[in-house]
Amino acid sequence: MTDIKNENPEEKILNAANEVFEKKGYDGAKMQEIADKAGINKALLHYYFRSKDKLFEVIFSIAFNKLANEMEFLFGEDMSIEDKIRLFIDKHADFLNKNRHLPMFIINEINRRPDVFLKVISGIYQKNDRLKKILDQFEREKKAGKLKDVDPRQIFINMIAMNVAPFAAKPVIMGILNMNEKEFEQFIKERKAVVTETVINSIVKK
Amino acid sequence: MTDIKNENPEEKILNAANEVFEKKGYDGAKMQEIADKAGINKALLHYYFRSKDKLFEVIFSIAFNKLANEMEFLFGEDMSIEDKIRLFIDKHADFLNKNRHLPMFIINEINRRPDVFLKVISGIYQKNDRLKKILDQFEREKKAGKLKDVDPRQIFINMIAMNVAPFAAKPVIMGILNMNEKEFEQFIKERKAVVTETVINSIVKK
DNA sequence: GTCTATATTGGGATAGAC
DNA sequence: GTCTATCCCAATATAGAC
Repeated sequence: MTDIKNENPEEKILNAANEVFEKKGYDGAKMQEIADKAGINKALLHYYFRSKDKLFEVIFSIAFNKLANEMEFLFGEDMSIEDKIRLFIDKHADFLNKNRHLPMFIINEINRRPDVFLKVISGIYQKNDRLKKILDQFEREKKAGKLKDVDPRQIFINMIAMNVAPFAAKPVIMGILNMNEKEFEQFIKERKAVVTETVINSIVKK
Repeated sequence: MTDIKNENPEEKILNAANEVFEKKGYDGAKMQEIADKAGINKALLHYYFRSKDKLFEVIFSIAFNKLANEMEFLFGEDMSIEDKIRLFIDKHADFLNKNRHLPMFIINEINRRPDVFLKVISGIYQKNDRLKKILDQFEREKKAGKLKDVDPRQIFINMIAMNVAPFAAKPVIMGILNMNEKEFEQFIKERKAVVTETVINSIVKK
């Protein structure tokens, strides 16, 4: 985490809350633990953020946007679909590697608190013209004979799913596939190429 | 759920607990709600299962084994890797479709309560000769020139990840890709073929 | 075995001094 | 703004009657 000195209380709270919520989820997180991690007491937590709910909303929103921002460039115009995919898998995997709890936290809380999720994306994702843009690009490249006749949305999900999986399911993977910590890290390292290959293979005509 | 009449209290509790734990997770689940759903009172819950922890362990273990059993046939000897994969994706997708909360529940609780997970798999998955068997089969078919030179463990993760994704992330998908309930169901339906194609494509030589 | 009533702790939130 | 002390409800768990 960032240096706990030189931070104002609000920053300290946000960092601590982020850590605790991400690791334990809304229900598992306790205000006391957040306060302890922030080096303050519970009363001050409430002074700054009024309630656990409010604090959670802020944290969730930040986390979600962090994740969403990572895909922002997908909606640009300057790259072929293939290049976008290659770059995305690379960047996204690095990002996840540095934020291993993030995807599970997001997915989980979206399932458990759809209302908070809807609040966060309302407004933001209404600009689904952005979505339309990249779907259009896909169709164009399809017609130009560069891509196979597949549903880009399915590809999108495949890509994310394969990237997220090893982090979301780390203990399961280590358990079932009998890996130790070191073998797991190696597995992660080799994975980028595998995923890239798999996705590209499934859409690019040769 | 199964018919609540004609069940003894223990069965009623297990069904109710399963439902509540799966949907809300350990921390979100309340004994009161479980008791209500089972049509009994809290005291009886404790009479049968002593504590929330004990009850959870039982539920988790059942859920995990349910999921694990679905892959049991992978370790058989009577089918080619390609056929196994085709059959697995088909069966697995159907299973998930009928148990939509299950994978998230399992993954989540494994991350949050590794100790319970370890307790459940201890003994069971020590027979990793089963794992070795299928890895060996893969190597044989590789050498026979039927399969590409890829790491079977990576393929295994890809397969599961792509199958689980739409159920784990349903609200995200609907939100980001702007789907309604009906479009989502259609998306699921088309997905089997996409996933099969993608996985087979990534390992079978042509 | 099944219930009602109660003990007990945990944890979110507020009052009020400084 | 920041603290200590306290309130208060929710939730796990137990006692004890039937």
